[in-house]
Amino acid sequence: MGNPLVIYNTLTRKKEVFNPLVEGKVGLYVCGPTVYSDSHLGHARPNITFDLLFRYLTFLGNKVRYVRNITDVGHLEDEVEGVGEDRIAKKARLEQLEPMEVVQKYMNTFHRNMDELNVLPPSIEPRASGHIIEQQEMVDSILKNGYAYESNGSVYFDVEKYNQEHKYGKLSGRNIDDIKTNTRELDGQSEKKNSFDFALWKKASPEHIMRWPSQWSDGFPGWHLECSVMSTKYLGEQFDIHGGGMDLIFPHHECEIAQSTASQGKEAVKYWMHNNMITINGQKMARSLGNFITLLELFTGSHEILEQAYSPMTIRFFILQAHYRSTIDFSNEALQASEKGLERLMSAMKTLEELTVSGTSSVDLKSLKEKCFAALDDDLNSPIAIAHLFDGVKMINSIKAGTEKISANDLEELKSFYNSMVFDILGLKEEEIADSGDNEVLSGAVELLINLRKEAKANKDWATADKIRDDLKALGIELKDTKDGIEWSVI
RNA sequence: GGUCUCUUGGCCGAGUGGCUAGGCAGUGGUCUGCAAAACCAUGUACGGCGGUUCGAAUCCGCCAGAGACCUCCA
Repeated sequence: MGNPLVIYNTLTRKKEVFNPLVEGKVGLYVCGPTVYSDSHLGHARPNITFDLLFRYLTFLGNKVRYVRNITDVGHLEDEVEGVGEDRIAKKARLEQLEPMEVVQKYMNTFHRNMDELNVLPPSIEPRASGHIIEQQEMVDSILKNGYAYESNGSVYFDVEKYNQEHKYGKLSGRNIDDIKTNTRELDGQSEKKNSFDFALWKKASPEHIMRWPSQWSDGFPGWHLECSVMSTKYLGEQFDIHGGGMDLIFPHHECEIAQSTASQGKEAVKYWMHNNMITINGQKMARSLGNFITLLELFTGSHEILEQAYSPMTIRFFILQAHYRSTIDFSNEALQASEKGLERLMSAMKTLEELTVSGTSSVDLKSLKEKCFAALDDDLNSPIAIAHLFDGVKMINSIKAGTEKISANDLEELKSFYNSMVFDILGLKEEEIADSGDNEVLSGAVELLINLRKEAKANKDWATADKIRDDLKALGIELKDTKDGIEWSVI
């Protein structure tokens, strides 16, 4: 600490010193999921990234209001054809459920998965369907300001008009002429003046079930609108940080900027932050590519490309071991490496509690702490921070081994530092290992064999001792001889 | 096609004009009846070709390869 926190602002494409609009208070908005199917590996990235940001800003003494929405209406698929079906409505039709049952079901799953990943709940989690009035108000004000037009019961944002006074495309770095020449003109889009105009309000077709009355038509809000509305409602006309996945930069966030500017005359967001994607075998995970892995599948190992189950903390650690603006490539090898690395770190956390103190210290705590905080201050460089934590692990183990010494004061400081860093900021936690003791018959039987093996060992009957160990292993039970006795675990 | 990004050792993944990233794997060692685990130590690198520079993996140019966005995606 001591250094200012610097974050990369997508808008300026530069690292900038982070100064909140109000000293000591931070407004943070992150695009949440559209709850129409199980949460997947891709959802883990932004939620963990911004959880880290939330935790670190809080650790630095800020009062953070973190708003993360739930999209439960208005997110269409296949919109290019002009006949897009609402994702939630479609799922409801396929599963024969009420749309709000679909929403509830997958929102519950999302919350459970986030909890498993130790992602803290946001301060406010607003839902698009609960803010229809406010969305209509914003459509109205954009219309009044002349940046939108009504067409056949729907309202569209007039991108060309907006672009004359403000620059449309400043976030994604594209200009409207490029978009013009590169967007397909399609039949059936005659409602719009230009193909790149986007819907603020859509008139519902007769079979569309999720609909609300409005002055324009019975319909529903456009997808981009909810974030503009809910962010400013809870964080104010201007707020500090807006986050999300890089794939949302265009068009979603670009449209948000246009909407805010068109309705209130000024931009809402000071810093835009975007996390990069997770790839699988070098390719983006996408439904269309068939390489989708849900979080549940990861945690249970039930997907054909998974060699084993990976715990939520392994996933979290894996994601934190890469910088949030880099892509990370998923593979069994990489996850297994993270799993082992995490074990090493966590076992050092235990060692920390068993250290004995000396009169003096031979270790340099100050430098370790400074390096870790400097890494986080530099655009949340968690991989560097973790690298330094591993240097600290070496230090902790050396103290245990007696080759380094630590004073009582320093030990307290070291413990407090590791607790803050590992548990509070990185958000890692001890995982409960599947308790073999659940099954009393099994543990009784294993204890019996262990005692037989102890006798064999005492008699130096190595053949019998090894046979018990090997046969148990073949059954999936591993024995380890330690100083304190024999430990066993189910593999 | 347009816009942009990336290419680091066996794998993952930081960094960046001169100073060991780190993890996993490998190798050597300590411990152990043997193993396993744990701990300690340790080698290999910056896509190719030019250029700038005292010095480039790091800056510039070209070439090759990969990816992202432009359409739903986190």
